[in-house]
Amino acid sequence: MGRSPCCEKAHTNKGAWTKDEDQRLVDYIRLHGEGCWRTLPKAAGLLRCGKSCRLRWINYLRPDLKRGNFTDEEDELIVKLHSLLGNKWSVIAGRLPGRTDNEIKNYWNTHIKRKLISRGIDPQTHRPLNESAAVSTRFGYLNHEYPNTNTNNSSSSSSVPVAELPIMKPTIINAPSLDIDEEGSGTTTETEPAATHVKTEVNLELSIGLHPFQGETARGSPRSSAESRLRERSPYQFGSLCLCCQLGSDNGGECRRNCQNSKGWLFGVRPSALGSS
DNA sequence: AAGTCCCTCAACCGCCGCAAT
DNA sequence: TATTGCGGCGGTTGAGGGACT
Repeated sequence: MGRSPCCEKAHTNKGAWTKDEDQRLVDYIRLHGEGCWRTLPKAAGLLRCGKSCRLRWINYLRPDLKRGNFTDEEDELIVKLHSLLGNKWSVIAGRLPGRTDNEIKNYWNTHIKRKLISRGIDPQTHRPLNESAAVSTRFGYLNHEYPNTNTNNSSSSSSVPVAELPIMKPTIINAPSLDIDEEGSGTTTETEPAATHVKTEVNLELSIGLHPFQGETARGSPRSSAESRLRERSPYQFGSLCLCCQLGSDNGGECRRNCQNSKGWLFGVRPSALGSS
């Protein structure tokens, strides 16, 4: 039993985003903040599915994205985190400020995997290739389900305390411009080399605190605390209502409900999540 | 120069968990 | 308690472009 589609497919664009679409999305979010993805496309004048807008924003247009090549430190951190978490890309991304889960996932599949294999390491088990083959055969481990990863599971959440995971700490973040590149090149601006936005330092000790803004939520992991919900929000998201709610035209109440469901509350946090009722 | 192969990565798809009703 | 609908996640696809023949 599949879900009903998240939007009417008949009247939505698909495929690569145009410069104009990017600009509309950026302009809209700049004015109204994130939230209410379902109604955002209509409010922003986009013929796109809400999910598509969300993805485009998260993975490409967000102003705090780092972009540029991965550094050796990031490489190392990704490998380490993957050995602990398996394919929990969103959690891994939460430890690398300015990187998205999609970006890390792609980078893993195209670069790191190959690098590990060339070093004789099984990218799934992080053990020597011959050894991991033997181990997985003997114990029936699948993928990253081996003793020191704690990612066995159907519960899909790692038992590694997230707060104890390594993190790459940003020391300087200059908010990059939201402006769309004049040239466009099919997409949008790559403002400046990443290093000018985020200077990072790696701490591979497993005792580092939480990154202030990026969440460590994984599918299935607890997301109930107000703190973790707050952490999930980027600073520019806070206090946002969708356009229709701000204008008081909420599609007959539907949007108001949706916004309250999701991001409409103060700081994007439901009162109940803050402990009030 | 043309054709083919290979790689990268943006975007899509389907599913899940959670909260509201 | 069951249903609904949303945001979010991980896996996968395919267009575009570079490398190679």
